[in-house]
Amino acid sequence: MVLNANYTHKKIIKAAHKLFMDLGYRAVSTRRIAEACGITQPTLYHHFSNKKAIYMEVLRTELVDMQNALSRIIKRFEDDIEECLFQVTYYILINKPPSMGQMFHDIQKELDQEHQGIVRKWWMESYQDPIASIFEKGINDQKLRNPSEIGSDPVSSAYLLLSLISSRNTDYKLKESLAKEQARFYVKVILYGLSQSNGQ
Amino acid sequence: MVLNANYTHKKIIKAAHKLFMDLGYRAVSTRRIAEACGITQPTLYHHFSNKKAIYMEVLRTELVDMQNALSRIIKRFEDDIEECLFQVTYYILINKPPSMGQMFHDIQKELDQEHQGIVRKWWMESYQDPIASIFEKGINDQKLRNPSEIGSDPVSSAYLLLSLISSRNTDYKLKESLAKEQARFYVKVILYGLSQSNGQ
DNA sequence: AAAACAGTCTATCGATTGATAGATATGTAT
DNA sequence: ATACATATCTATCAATCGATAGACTGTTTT
Repeated sequence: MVLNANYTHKKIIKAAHKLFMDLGYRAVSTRRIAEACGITQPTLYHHFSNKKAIYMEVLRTELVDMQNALSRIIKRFEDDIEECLFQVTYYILINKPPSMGQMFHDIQKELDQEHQGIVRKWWMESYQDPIASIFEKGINDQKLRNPSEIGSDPVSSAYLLLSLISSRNTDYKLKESLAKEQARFYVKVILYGLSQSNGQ
Repeated sequence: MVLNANYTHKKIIKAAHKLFMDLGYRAVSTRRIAEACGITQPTLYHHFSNKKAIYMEVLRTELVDMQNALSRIIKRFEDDIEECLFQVTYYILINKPPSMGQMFHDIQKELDQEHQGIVRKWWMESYQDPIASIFEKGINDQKLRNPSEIGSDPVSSAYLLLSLISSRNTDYKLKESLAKEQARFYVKVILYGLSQSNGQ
């Protein structure tokens, strides 16, 4: 075959992605990744310089995919902020939940300062900016409170929503219907709160 | 000395607590714990049967302390739900923030099913039940919406608040004033939401 | 005084880890 | 056909891990 490298490369990333997200960086050995690919462990080092490089590539593809997905959703529902937040929440809840806490943990604990900076940039582009843009539009359209009123701003609102989504009570694989319910709940609370004195 | 064991025991838990919460279970070796105590690594095994037993004792003391602190705060501010939520949020934010995500990660990834069950019981007693009791009182006093309205209930509301508190953007050591601001923000959002159409 | 125990130490075990050396086979370019 | 590059392999390294064996010391119990 002409370029087997590309194929094996992708196979490694795919297997490593699942393992890293399921079990965490430290709990996944290079031998286990190789085994999942049907190759031997030293072969990994022909395609990647070290374990961390594999992990970085896993993160990069993961975050690029998320950026594309969220951009698509936001463009489609941008006129209705509640529906837009729901669709985004639902999408992330269905596709990512258990990985997210894991991911943040590993980024913070296993990567050095330099690599953290790189990943943080990717993460801002894929999660923070798109979601913050929803809230920003809501503020501009006067559908959300003025930031000065409550101390909110688009970015911290985005963090807020992401905190809920990546919360630890979503360990289990969410069924679609349950995830829908959960997403509706999160969006309702973020927009209207739990207090009695609100219309809808 | 008559009972040096008790002293060393506590010294180990204290050092292990800091290390486990800062770096995570897997990243902390028994040698490092011993070094932080000024003893040798095998000595740990005279006081604890294995590494996991040290971690379990760390969790137990941590959660018992939290239970006492939260009970005290809730008793003191139970008449004003917003102030009560603020005080609880602020206390946790000041005392615990980076540890929490770490803790949940380790409990889920490093402990077997049996130990997870034990810790989960401790965690419910220390965090979930006290905080849920605040929301329950709010519902009974008709200050919060009826659960059927929005899909909320005291327990999932407690989860909601804890998700915000343990969110990843609180890595750094929070300054007191900043933590106050953060806590007010969280409580406002949970009670009143970000939407425009609200009183207060 | 003798026996038992508590608490710490040194030395070491077997397993696993990330990573490298170097051989081999296959395909490409000259 | 020869030379080179790619992709994989076997074998192995040094480091680190959690844990144990067994000696030594001081205190408590009998």
